[in-house]
Amino acid sequence: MSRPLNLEEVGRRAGVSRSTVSRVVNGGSHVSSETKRRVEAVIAETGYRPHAAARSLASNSTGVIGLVIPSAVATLFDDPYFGRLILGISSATNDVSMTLALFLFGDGPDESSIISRVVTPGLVDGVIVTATTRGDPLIDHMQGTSMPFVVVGRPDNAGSTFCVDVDNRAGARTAALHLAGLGRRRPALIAAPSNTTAGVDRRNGFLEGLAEAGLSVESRISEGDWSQESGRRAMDRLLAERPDAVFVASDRMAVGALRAIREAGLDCPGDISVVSFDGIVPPDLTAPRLTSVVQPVTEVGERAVRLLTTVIGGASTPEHVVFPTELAVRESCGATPAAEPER
Amino acid sequence: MSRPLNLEEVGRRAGVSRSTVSRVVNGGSHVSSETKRRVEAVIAETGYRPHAAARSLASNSTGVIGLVIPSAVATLFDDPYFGRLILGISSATNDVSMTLALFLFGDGPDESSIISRVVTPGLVDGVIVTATTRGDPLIDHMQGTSMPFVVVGRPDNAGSTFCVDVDNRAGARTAALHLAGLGRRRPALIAAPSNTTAGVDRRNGFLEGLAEAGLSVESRISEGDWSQESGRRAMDRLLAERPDAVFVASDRMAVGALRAIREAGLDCPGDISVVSFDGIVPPDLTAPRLTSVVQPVTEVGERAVRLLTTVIGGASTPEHVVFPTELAVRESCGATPAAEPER
DNA sequence: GCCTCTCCTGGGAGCGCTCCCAACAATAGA
DNA sequence: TCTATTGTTGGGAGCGCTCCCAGGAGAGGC
Repeated sequence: MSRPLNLEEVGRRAGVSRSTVSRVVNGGSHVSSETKRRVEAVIAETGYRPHAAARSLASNSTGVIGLVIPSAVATLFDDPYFGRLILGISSATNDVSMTLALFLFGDGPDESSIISRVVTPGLVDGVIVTATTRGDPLIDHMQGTSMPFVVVGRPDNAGSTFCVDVDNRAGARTAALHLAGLGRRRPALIAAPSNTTAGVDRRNGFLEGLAEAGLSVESRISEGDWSQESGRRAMDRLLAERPDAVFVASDRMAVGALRAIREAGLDCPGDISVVSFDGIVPPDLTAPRLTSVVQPVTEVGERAVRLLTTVIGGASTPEHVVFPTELAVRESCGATPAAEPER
Repeated sequence: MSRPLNLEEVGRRAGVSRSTVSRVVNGGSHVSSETKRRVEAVIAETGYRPHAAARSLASNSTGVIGLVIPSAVATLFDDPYFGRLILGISSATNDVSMTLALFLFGDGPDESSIISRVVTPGLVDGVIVTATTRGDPLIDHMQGTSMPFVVVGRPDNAGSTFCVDVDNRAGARTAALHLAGLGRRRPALIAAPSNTTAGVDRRNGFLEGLAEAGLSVESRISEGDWSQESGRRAMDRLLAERPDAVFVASDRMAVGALRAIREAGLDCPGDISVVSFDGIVPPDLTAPRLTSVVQPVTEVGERAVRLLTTVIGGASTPEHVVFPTELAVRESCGATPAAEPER
């Protein structure tokens, strides 16, 4: 009974050949129903499962997709963003019975070894790359290989890649118009790092929206690094400029900004109206609750998987999927939520 | 030039056989330095990488370990716990040049399909299972297979499994003694779900510590579900009992509890001293900053990988690794941090 | 009764690797 | 000079699967 449990063995027990068992396992077409029944009985009884590596080798397809999250990982996981993204991706891979392989790397020597591991033939069928910084060498590297991949976010040279992003620019513009609509006249901006495309898009969108409303940030602008602490410091600096509103390019930085406002003895939204971006920090975590531009992170992840499967399937003309954002009006901006059917 | 790039082809170009190239790729012993040099040159020039599936099939080892996180995933990712755990695991798999496969499942029909996918032969070499609930059927299922696995957390039937856990009981006991040492006499408990071993251990440890100090919770006990909102409701209920201290079995619930205290017009730590468990919420997120029993989540993850590699290597006598916790004294308990060299 | 067409089934070849054994050359020892 | 030993190399076998082709059985048309 120590015979290995493979197709041949299952076939032997069911009185058929390896090939017939294989056909049953793969959907059962071109097999008589009687034979199929018998083979399935043996499979159920023995608990046979096809050997993944053998299957990958023979079919040249692994059923695994990789998710690459580069650099600065330690800080990234304090941000719920990646958790949500992984959730969406995982849910989509489950739907199509694929497995998710996670490639996280901090900076350092392991970076290059992981990059090359990602493109190892026979390991994954395709890769989802999260592009956080501009000019990320990872994207260039991927383009130099034949590994199918899609980018979550907007790389600089987006033209030639498949990518899934949210409309950061439009979302930020909406935030500007919302603040202007509330009668605020001295808006400030706590921007996200300008070496990320998301940071640039949010900044530009906000400035664009202000311009449309006849407003400007003038010198009321400061840049954070996504962290809560950086938001707090940025707000501290801005307070000297006496702003009556601030758009913070991420929820986490906004939490820090709220703290700075409170510690300066000012009131939000009374003295300063706050709108943030992400919609990812649980609203009840802050007081007042944050009004923010919500991006559909989980959907982005799901969509990235679906897009990747088409690339694996042979799609070759780059496709850019852009999700809209939605403004969730709560207390921090000073508007009465119910009175605001914003878009 | 459309010849497939495999061992044979690399060998052909370097004027040696498939076997010799294989030896070079795998460390280069029993190969003359001259030959080795030539082969390495060809590898560098062609960018050859061995085919993972073929290697797995031939060597019966995939270089992949699976991480299984069962049920209720959606809520879990709002908790930094799993992010940290993944970080530790990922860092350890990188160190040993292995790949991490993530199996997340919500409840529902996909649950059983994923469970069986995890034990597919030739997919992963071993699995790390996070045991959140007592009597988790997943553990039993894994024991019925020959797949090597280790559990993060303490399953009910821990005796027969390899596991890595933190000393929840001792940590909670420390919290009790700390509160007692501050002179609090009406301690309350916001417990974690009693269908989890961590919840049970933290509850028992806290009660044990109180007993040692001659105190008791009497009816000042309420159970949450790990969520912030449940912590808030639990605290609300407990306020009627006029406690002067509360131990909250998780950081997230503690954030909710602080909110309830504030909303009731009471002061923490003035009226109520708060100590929580996890040490995972960034201290600056709350005011006052939380005193909490810190568990070394990342280290647990790293250790789980190392333990799993020994199981894959053939270790057979169950090993239980238990990490100590450490009390981080901040403002919410009312002690002066510097004055407290707690253990 | 013969040929064709369809349906089902079996087995060869091959995916790219590892493992093992045999062969060979060069060197040392007797 | 012959044998033993070591270091290096090549190739067969096999991992478990998929893909493809060929062959047999049965049904139907002439």
